[in-house]
Amino acid sequence: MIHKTKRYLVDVLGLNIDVDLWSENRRLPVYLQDSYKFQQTTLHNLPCLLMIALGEQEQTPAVIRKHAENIRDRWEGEVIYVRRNITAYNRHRLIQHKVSFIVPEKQLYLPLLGIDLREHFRRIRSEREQLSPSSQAVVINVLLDHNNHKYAPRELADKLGYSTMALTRVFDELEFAGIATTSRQGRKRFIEFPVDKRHLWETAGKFLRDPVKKRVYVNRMSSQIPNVVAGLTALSRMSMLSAPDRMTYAISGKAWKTIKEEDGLKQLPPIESDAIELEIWHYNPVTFAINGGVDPFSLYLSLRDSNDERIQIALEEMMEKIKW
DNA sequence: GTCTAAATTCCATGTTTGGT
DNA sequence: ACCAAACATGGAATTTAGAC
Repeated sequence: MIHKTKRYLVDVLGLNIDVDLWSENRRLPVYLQDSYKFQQTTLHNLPCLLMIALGEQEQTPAVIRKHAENIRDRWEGEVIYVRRNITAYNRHRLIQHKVSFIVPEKQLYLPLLGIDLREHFRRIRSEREQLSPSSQAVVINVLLDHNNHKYAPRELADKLGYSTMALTRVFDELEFAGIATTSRQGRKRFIEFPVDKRHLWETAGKFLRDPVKKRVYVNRMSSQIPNVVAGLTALSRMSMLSAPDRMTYAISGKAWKTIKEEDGLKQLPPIESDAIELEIWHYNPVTFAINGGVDPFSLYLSLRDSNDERIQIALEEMMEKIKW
């Protein structure tokens, strides 16, 4: 219901009306003509007139109510005030004044329609520009795999510890992003990546995310923490960068959850110099671990946003050594 | 047809996150 | 601090299409 309404509003408010027929035929006072754009519509079969605020400056609620009443005299139906943003204070006052209003994609207050949802619609997140963790895990797996570039869902599911339906979604996602192509043979489905891994790395690059979901600091090492170093500890092993004082390990979210419950590690503030840094990953770092460290691709992604020049140089150095 | 394996859809669940 | 949306993924049921 809420979703339906939301979609509806987005559709209605997304319309661009070139000629404002309603107000032209009404010879509205100039101050109304100048301040608003009017648009007719219906909501749940009730005629509505959207009174869309044009000015940057937000009017006071009392003024808005006057305007709305003025309009209501010339229109049989609901008059709805529309503004891109309304301050919290004015929103309260509008509700007190019983002025219907819409903040596109965020808020809706329509008492006369029996809708008193002061539902604040969350900003619609922009088009997904990052792959889901499972999709990224597949890409990393392919980048590290020198023997193959075409896979079936089942084998990837087994290898990476996901279900086959997770792989169904992964296939769709990677195809949609233009990173890979999928095909079918009978009921089997396959996904095929560029043979040139370098090319794959480049096309996938902008869709890949920092694998680190969260960083925590603990007082001691635990046998349950996988022996997979990450962060600067890992980078120092793969470049000329000197080793940092503090060890950094990577762990999957799932593993961290059980360790936290079972092993009673103490979490410390990041300042403690003898703390161990744990990176909690979106996918399982152990799957791709090489020689007790995380894979270079994930490592690169975890540090590429650093603005420390030495780190950037070390990353470059590491990438140059990769045998594609 | 019926059986079966693989994939997919629908729904459920635990977690994270953004906005008051 | 709280709440609901969004996210990530899995379980069960359902569909698909090859094999007999």
